[in-house]
Amino acid sequence: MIENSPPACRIRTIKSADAEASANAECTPSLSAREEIEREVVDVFVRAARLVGLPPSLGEIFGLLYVSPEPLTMEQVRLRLDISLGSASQGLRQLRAFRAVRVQNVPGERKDHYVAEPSFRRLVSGFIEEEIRPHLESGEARLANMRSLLEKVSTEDEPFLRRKVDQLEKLHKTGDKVLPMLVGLIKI
Amino acid sequence: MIENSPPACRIRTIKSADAEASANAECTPSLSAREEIEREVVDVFVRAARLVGLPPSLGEIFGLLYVSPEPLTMEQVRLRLDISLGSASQGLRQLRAFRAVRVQNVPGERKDHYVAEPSFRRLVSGFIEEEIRPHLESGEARLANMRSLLEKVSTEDEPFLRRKVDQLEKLHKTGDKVLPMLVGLIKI
DNA sequence: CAAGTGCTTCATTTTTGATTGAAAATTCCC
DNA sequence: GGGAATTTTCAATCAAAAATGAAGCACTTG
Repeated sequence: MIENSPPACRIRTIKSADAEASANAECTPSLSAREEIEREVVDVFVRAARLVGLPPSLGEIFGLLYVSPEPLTMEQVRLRLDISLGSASQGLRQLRAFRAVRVQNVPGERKDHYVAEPSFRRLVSGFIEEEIRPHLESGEARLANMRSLLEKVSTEDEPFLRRKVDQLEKLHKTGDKVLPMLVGLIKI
Repeated sequence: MIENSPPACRIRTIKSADAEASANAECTPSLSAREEIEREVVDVFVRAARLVGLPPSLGEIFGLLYVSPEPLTMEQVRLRLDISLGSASQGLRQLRAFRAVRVQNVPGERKDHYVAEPSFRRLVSGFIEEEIRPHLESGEARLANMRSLLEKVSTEDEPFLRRKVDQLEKLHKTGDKVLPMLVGLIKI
């Protein structure tokens, strides 16, 4: 069942269980309360994704899995969000890298089924490990480089620049210390 | 998503006093130690900007002001970074909104002169106020809406959805509590 | 081992969002 | 007020990022 539909209404009302035989396959005019909630929840994660500079599709996929009472296959995600195969595959892969999503085997089914990580704490810590930590690490090398450049700077400029580099180093150390604390503060 | 991109040579060696004698105006082949440090510092902020989903030009402008021993005019920023007037104007405006930058009057000069906020704590808190808080606030309305929709959901679906909405609400509250703490932990 | 199914990859297209620059607005000074 | 200097705005342009989907890979199974 391949369908190319115009935009506006991203999350689709589910196709499987309920027959929903109606002709209004496109963006059903009035959503059920459950569907509206689902849409709101997906929306929350889309916004959150944008806020931290992640592609919205990641938010969509995660949000959908988060409101799903049972594991979904890639195909189900794809149909439900009306995104391409490639997007679904890549999105799920990245979410897996963040530990935001994992494969859960459903007995007797061949396809992989995905579930959302239910603990926000682990979600955030996965994001930090994967997305922020590398920056802090490369920052270390960068700071070392600046320090070595400081040696070669004119004595006139040196004090000011040293102060700046010192501050950046303090900031870096603060980041190192604060991020794990932050994770510790999330109790969900 | 981990990338070590080349520095891209955005920041120009200073233009003001010295008459730019060399023919190779583009990306001078060998930078002085001071210039290299300046470039590294700007780079730090460009990366930071990208990390939090802000336009890189904001990072550039802030970084440049941060390594400048004296206030710079918009014109100086524009020339030094080789960006358009519009970018400089808009970038400075947004930075002002974050309290990342402020105007400092230089006696006897007509143009506005800008300096970077030297306290990272205030920088972060400005960013949170301006960029994150609004999301938390709209989140409140969103959650209220979900709660009211819960009333209309089938009794079969209700418990699961309620659990999810409850969790989202907890997350929201955590955010409210944690952000100010985070600011408190920054001592610079 | 051939065929079928599910998944990934990646060159291309599409979308989004930043940047530009000229025009309009504002400010300042005489 | 007139006019120059400075800044802001915004429609048009451009570049970066995301989405697409067909081709290819990897399993599994008959």
